[in-house]
Amino acid sequence: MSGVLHVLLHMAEEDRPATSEMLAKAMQTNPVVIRRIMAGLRERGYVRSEKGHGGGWTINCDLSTLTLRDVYQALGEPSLLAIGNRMESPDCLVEQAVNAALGRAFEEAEAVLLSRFAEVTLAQLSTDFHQRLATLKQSHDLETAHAE
Amino acid sequence: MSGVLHVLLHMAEEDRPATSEMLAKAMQTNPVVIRRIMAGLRERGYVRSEKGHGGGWTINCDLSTLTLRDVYQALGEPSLLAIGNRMESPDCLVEQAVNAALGRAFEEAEAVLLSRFAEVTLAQLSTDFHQRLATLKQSHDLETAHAE
DNA sequence: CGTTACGTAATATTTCAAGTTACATGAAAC
DNA sequence: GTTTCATGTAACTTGAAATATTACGTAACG
Repeated sequence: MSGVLHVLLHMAEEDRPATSEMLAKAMQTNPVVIRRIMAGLRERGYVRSEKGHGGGWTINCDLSTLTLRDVYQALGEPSLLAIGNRMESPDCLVEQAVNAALGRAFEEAEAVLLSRFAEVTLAQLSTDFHQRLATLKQSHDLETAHAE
Repeated sequence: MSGVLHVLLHMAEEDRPATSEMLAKAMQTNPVVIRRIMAGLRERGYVRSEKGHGGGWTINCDLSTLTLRDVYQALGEPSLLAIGNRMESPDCLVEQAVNAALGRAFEEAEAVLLSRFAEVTLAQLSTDFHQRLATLKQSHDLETAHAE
């Protein structure tokens, strides 16, 4: 999630398509990993990919309408919580009681997280980034931003 | 978490100490795993362990004062969320903006989860269990009463 | 066509939690 | 006392899931 948002915002700063290789280098991972992650975003039309010379990835939507929740869903809605119930429908009545109590807490926490995600657009993040940039009066590009 | 609560409630139902082996069998795991998990609870005085013949684990506190949050803390406060920020303090301003937004959402969700945990005592879970037991007995009796 | 770049299946690697073994300590039974 | 039962822990092994890599296919551009 964190990594995808990072990639998307960097793409938004580039005026030319960013190749999987460039993005992978910036994220310290493999180009194939980038392509896998981006596949879900492409299906929903949030980004576009071009093959061949001058090809690569570009943003294909209005960042002010793209929320963190949209991105989360495009990633296949991976589980948000690190802990959960041991079993889904246990016969043991003790475990049923435990599941009921924990389950309520889990659902509430997930709901909070998703609703916060829905409140934040990529455009807001971009604005935040540009404010940080102005404050530090730094220049910016994909390569130097991730120099060692 | 789920497993520990399960174990504690079963212990509360036993009038004699429960051995790690018994508990491990019930949880389909290894006795050593039980001991490891219980170590944190023992340190805080929630349970007590006795060696030798007739030894094992017993509850050592008032379940009406023991909350899910207490148990969670006794387990070493493992991370609650499955996702997080890629880096703690990134140089990249884009990543800083992403971290700030996601971080707020994460903290809120964790706070919700912890506050729900703090609201539920083990005694409440035990009551819930006994209610389920009573309900089931009743329907069992009804069934057999109308059988044949 | 040759080069560049994405698409994706298949495979390999890494990582981390969970399980296991081994042995030490202490308490009760005999 | 010594035998048996049980916990206490360190060290090691296993296994499953996430991640990374390889390999090969397709498409675009010059």
